[in-house]
Amino acid sequence: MPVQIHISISDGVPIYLQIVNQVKFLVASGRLAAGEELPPIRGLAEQLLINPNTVARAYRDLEAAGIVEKRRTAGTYVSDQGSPLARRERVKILTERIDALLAEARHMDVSIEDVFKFIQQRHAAMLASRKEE
Amino acid sequence: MPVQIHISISDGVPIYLQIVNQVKFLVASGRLAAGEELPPIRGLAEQLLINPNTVARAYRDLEAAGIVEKRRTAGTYVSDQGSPLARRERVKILTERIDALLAEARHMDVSIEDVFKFIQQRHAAMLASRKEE
DNA sequence: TCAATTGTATTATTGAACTAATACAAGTGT
DNA sequence: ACACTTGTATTAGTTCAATAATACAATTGA
Repeated sequence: MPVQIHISISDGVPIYLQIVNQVKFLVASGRLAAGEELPPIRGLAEQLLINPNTVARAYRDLEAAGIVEKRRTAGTYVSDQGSPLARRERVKILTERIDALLAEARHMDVSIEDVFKFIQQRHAAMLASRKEE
Repeated sequence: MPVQIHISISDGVPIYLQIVNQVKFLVASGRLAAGEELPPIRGLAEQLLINPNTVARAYRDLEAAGIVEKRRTAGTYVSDQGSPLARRERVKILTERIDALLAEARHMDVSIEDVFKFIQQRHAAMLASRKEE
């Protein structure tokens, strides 16, 4: 079964980002395993009724993030998530989000302990909402 | 002493956002107390060599965030930070950041425990770098 | 009173992000 | 070999956020 990707034009989120996010999710959830081939740029573009460049942009970002690897004329494949590039990229993204969170917390004079409490709450809420599906 | 606000054109961050962030910081750090008056829109615009509308945009956002209150023809004042609107807004922002962080962590298959460890690290780093100033 | 000062509203300009049209380059696989 | 499929590069058009120019409205306070 081919990979299922959908886009909605437009909920404000750029098409290329929708593709990036969905592929990330598919990989994270295991529905796309390491080594598996993604749809070719033209194929996916045709399916989504968009320009191939838009898919290319998404694939380029995914490669920069270490999610996939492109082989010049042979296609695009899910990369080994344990690879150094993937790990470095992921840590970088996570660190950025954490720094933003801490800066915001400091702004509003919220202690680090309270930040932890908030996170626990949201985490619990997230787990609960996932069970409903 | 008048409030000190600086902008740098352009490090990519929109001018109005630079103003918003700096006022937020000034308020959070206590250098701008509740009830204090901010510079009038025109005054700050002249000082920063920008258009008054840009300052107005910043003040509008600050009011929406519950940081300041505008009195139609009398100026703009730092609002009581304990006010419900301010608190609600701040919790909302914090929650958004936390949710983004947790979603990203789930993406990359990082456990909640590891997220906590990361935060501890960044928090320690942040404290250390502040001492140097 | 009424001039000065405050924030507000409307419209225009600019620049960057996003998408597309089109042509190119290079392995693949029979 | 060589047609086919893959990703790449260049250029252009379009949309939208950010900023500015300008005029308006309302309260203050000497």
